[in-house]
Amino acid sequence: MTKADKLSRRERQIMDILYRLEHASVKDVMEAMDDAPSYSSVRTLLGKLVEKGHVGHRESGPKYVYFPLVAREKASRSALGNVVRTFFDDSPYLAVNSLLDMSLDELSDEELDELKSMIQAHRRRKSSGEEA
Amino acid sequence: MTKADKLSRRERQIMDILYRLEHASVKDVMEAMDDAPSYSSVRTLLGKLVEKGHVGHRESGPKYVYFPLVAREKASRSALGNVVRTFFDDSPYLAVNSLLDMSLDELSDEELDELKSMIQAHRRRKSSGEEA
DNA sequence: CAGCAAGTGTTAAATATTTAACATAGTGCT
DNA sequence: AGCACTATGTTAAATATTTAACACTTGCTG
Repeated sequence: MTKADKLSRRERQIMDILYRLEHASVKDVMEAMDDAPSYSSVRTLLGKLVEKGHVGHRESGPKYVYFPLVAREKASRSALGNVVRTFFDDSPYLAVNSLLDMSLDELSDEELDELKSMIQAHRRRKSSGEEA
Repeated sequence: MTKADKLSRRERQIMDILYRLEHASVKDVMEAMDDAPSYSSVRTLLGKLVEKGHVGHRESGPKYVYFPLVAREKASRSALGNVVRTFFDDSPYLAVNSLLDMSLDELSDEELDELKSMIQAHRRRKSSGEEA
């Protein structure tokens, strides 16, 4: 159980929005929710996230701007790791496989090439650095 | 907002466990939680998930066995899609990239080769089937 | 066979989440 | 200056979640 797992439904929903937007005002957050409650409610939720230490805020002129305190990079790894563990028997291979399969149409030839050479590079690093 | 997004914290936690275990008794679920409440509580949660249609159950001898009603495959795609959208600007490329990067150590040479040829195959399918 | 162990069904209480109301302050405009 | 607009601060109520208690069945075991 990590800290992030203790978030309530709305809190998690808002965290995800903040990660997507990087930083956002109350209004931004509200507009990003397709089932938004009142302005007042969103404000309270954000306040709670700040209290709990998940979110920071600073004044930006007359209003506040909120943003996640855990770096996107780090949070993304944790999220990916959870998916791999939950749905792919902890096998990154199966996860990459599935991700490639489901998003073929969105990958350009250039991106596919990039991925291939990245794998190639990984392979080299492994054989040289790790065994023997 | 998909249906699964409406789950409460505990409900989601239990769903994840069910996806990991494929099927499980109340006790199995409880043992898979590192912050489990009482047997009674877990039972109630499972009952709610059944009511809501997320989980099925059948008798297995004297006790019940619970399992997710949405196929793991489908749920995993949805979960991956959410992560890609939230943390990778909707770019599967960036997601695969990060996933490869973070799990290099766990991938065997064989798996890396497999992935490479999968990409190669995708690339061919693209050029032949999609354009012009 | 009496009693314990391991289940389920149902109901009720405790707690947390979620929502919104009301009060206040600054800004810009006429 | 006075008014609308947009914000925040605080508090309270409505609702949902989470937990556990109690009653009952079944199988096993001493």
